[in-house]
Amino acid sequence: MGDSHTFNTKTLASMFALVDCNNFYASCERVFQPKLRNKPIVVLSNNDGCVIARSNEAKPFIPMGAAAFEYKEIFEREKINVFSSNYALYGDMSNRVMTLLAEFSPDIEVYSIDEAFLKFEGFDAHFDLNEHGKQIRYRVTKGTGIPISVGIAPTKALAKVANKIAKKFSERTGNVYVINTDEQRIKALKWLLIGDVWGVGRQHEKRLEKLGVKTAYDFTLLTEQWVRKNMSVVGVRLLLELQGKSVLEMDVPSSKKNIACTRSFDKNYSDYETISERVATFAVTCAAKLRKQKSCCNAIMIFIHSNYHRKDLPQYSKNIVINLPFPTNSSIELAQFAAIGLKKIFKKGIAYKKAGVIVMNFTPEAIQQTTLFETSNPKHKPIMDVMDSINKSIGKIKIKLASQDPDRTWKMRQEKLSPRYSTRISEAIKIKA
DNA sequence: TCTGGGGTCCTAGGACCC
DNA sequence: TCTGGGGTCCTAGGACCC
Repeated sequence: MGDSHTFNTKTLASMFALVDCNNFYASCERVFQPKLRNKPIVVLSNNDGCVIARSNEAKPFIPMGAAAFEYKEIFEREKINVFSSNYALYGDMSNRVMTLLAEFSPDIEVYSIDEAFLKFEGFDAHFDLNEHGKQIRYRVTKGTGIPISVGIAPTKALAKVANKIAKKFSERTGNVYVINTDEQRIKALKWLLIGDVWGVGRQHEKRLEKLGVKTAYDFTLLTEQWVRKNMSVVGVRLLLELQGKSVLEMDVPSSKKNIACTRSFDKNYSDYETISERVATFAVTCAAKLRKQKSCCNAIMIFIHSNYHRKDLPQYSKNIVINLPFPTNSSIELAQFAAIGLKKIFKKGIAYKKAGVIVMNFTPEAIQQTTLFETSNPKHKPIMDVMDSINKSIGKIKIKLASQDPDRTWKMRQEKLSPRYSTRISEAIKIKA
């Protein structure tokens, strides 16, 4: 006997599902090497710097963000399989997962590379949400090999909570959990620590704990005024959502408002030539991303950092924002402005470890207005089109500006890179005849 | 020797305008 | 005792996310 007798067949309010991939990067690596099933895996950041993903088996031994060089011995001792990050593979796998998820609702919000919200509407009271979640999980796992968890609830924030429970108690839930009644909601929130709530970071956690707020449930008992004053409207929305009132709608995918390309270097560099080549390349990458979403930027920021882990060396960190005289997405122009900015902030005698370019304040390419005196050079447009099409067909950045190093393909340290199984024919798995 | 790379939203306060 | 009153735009900084 369920409590179905309390419902009739009238349509229920809408429900949200949060679907996310378990240990996504590690799972991607495992898809193509089934012998790694149940084996510990970690994936490293760029330059093989630190750990950014762990399989469940690796979690007891390796904290998130661990510096790879500090854990070398533990990797060996625990026989942990170590991979350099392979974003081409993860991006491709992500697309496959999202495509399958879209079969289950026309209303889907891709929230990150490994997460999506789905909204369900118009089902009746007899509809079995748990069974529906199970079907989603089956479809994705069977179709991609990536294991997922599904949380379903009347609000987005509660769907996040349900998802945590689905994952945490996977043996009992089968990685699917539904919060539907108020009893379930309260029980779940009493279990969830305040610091683990979506939208509560370190700062808010500290303040809330001081106030005696230990769990998500405690939080829902606070007054709206207090939350408003101390956590802004963002906090109020969270409060309402956790109380069961849906205020966060599905976001429509929109163009990016900032685009960044920043990197740590494989080692420290002090010479101007190296840094300026890197910055030019970052600017070119930003320009290409701008053109892809048909935007022009009106400002560009350049920053450089010394290595802040080296307390023994002089520290220096500086950024500069250049407001452009006209909107542009030309690689040539953005590289030029980036060079001007770098000249202003570059200081000699510093060991630089990181630099980046961020473009901001976009206007659509189509309505790019011409100012009276200074305009983006229209001759660049066809050149950029050719650059983009050639680079696209080759698949790697091949056409470069003179300010970029023509000979050297900048190497990240990627000693443990897996093949690009899903994106390169030549590296695809060989199938025996 | 070695420690990631992206993003978003909100608010307060100053500049400026009438 | 007294120093107007709005409004808008912009920016820096804080907080959070994956």
